[in-house]
Amino acid sequence: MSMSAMKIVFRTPVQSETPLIEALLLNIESHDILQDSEKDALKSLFVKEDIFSEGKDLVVQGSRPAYSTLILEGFAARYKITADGLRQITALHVPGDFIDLHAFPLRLMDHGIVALSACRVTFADHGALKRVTENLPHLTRLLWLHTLIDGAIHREWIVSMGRKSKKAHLAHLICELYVRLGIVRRTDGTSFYFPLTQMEMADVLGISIVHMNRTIQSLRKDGLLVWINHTITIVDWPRLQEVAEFDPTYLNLSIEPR
Amino acid sequence: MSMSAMKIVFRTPVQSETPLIEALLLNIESHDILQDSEKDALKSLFVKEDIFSEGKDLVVQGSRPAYSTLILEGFAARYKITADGLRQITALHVPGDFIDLHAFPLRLMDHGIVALSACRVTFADHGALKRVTENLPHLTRLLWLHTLIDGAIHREWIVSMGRKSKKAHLAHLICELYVRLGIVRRTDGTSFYFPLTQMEMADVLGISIVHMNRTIQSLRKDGLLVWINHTITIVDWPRLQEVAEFDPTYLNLSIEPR
DNA sequence: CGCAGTGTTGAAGCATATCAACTTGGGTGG
DNA sequence: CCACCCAAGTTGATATGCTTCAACACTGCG
Repeated sequence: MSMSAMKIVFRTPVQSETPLIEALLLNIESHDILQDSEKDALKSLFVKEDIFSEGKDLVVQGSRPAYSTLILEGFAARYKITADGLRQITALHVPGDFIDLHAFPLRLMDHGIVALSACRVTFADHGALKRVTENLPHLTRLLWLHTLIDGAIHREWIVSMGRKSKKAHLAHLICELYVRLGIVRRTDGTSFYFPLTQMEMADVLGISIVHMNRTIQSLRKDGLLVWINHTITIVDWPRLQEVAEFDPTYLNLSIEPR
Repeated sequence: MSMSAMKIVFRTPVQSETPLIEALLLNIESHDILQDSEKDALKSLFVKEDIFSEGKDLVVQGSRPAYSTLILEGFAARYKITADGLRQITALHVPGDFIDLHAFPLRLMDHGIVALSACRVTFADHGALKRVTENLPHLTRLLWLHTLIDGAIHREWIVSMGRKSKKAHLAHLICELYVRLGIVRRTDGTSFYFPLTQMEMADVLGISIVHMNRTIQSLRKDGLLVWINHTITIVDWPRLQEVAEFDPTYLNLSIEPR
């Protein structure tokens, strides 16, 4: 897949047919086997398509959504703003991520979700999700799992923030994204499209933009990766993982009965 | 309730009768109404009691537990150890917390859980939990919710770690614990038992023990709290919340249909 | 009584923020 | 088509927060 094409061009939304949720299926099927009936149930959950342009909020803090949002194409971030106007990004989301599935039991959104690139999305009504919990226990557990992996990623970020160097933290993030994008077939060999600016990445790591810049340069200088033109290419995957102390166990990428 | 009694003395475990899970009920019922039948189903999930002494692992990293653990009494922490032997605590748990419920869909524990004080616990078999997902959709959603609030707490910690001063971060943590302990009736007015050492707290915030000590002193000097003898007393709750930028929304303490 | 764990303090050094300036490239309007 | 502008990236200098190392006080406990 061409990275530049992915960056800009999306199909015009088609309201009448069910959206293609192939990324979500790849995501879920990296953890367990889905029956055809479950796939069909999953597909029929999603009711329309929409496109959010870069910088727009997909979900607004304080809202009570009646549906949950699935990313079909593009990057998004969950974030909170502190009293003195600083932004902290608490999660990054890629195609196949059900970004506010947790709003289904949680009801109230305590944080916002912003599109970091143009995002094509589709929606699952909470009533329909409730019916899944009533009729499809196995699929329910897999949706639960989807939110639990979010939690596992949060914990990994806390470890990186608290006890690793900024260089290791950044390296870890890139390892994680490379693996997650690989699952949903959004990598091209060792390269992947990555729309975030250095300022946005600084809001992920919780550091200043100047320090972010110097941290990136340090990884570049070590010959671990190339990062130009919104594309990251991993040059030395084994050493990058080593610097990052990256162990993908927390992503639960093994197919087993759940 | 006497704090010092709570600190040391637990009833001898009684294997034959169902354990008293009143803290879990208080916890869940702070979010939604439970039917009596659901309470009964919940009670019958738990099969025996055990006591772990301080410092013991309740759950071992890399294990695949066949049951999930509920804290009846005591404090526990989830943690990971980095390559150079540093520990980062990613979550704190109190009575009424179902500490490894996420291991039910997740299967493999990617982190350890340690007892920070003597802990009285009880266990729910994963087979029994699976039956809940098959027969009790509303209770299933509430268990799901329980794990989602863990996730919301993780996100709040990420914000504190990334974009707040250490003083604000510490204040926030104390606000959070005060509220969470209040829900399960483990506060005594503005005081609560808090067994963590400064070293353990340093592993929560991801800072050195020396800096932890100075951060605590700063909160003390401002007259916000008293912290002696494993007991924290909040002296100025409004100003503590202000320093912390504490907004309990993320704990989802409103009773509504889920 | 002495020891070990915990809390506390001071001093020196490193990591990261802040402020300021400059470069680069793409987009836009005259 | 060029001039300009703006956002993003880059660099240097200075200031601050945090770590590290080292020493010492306190307390409970064997």
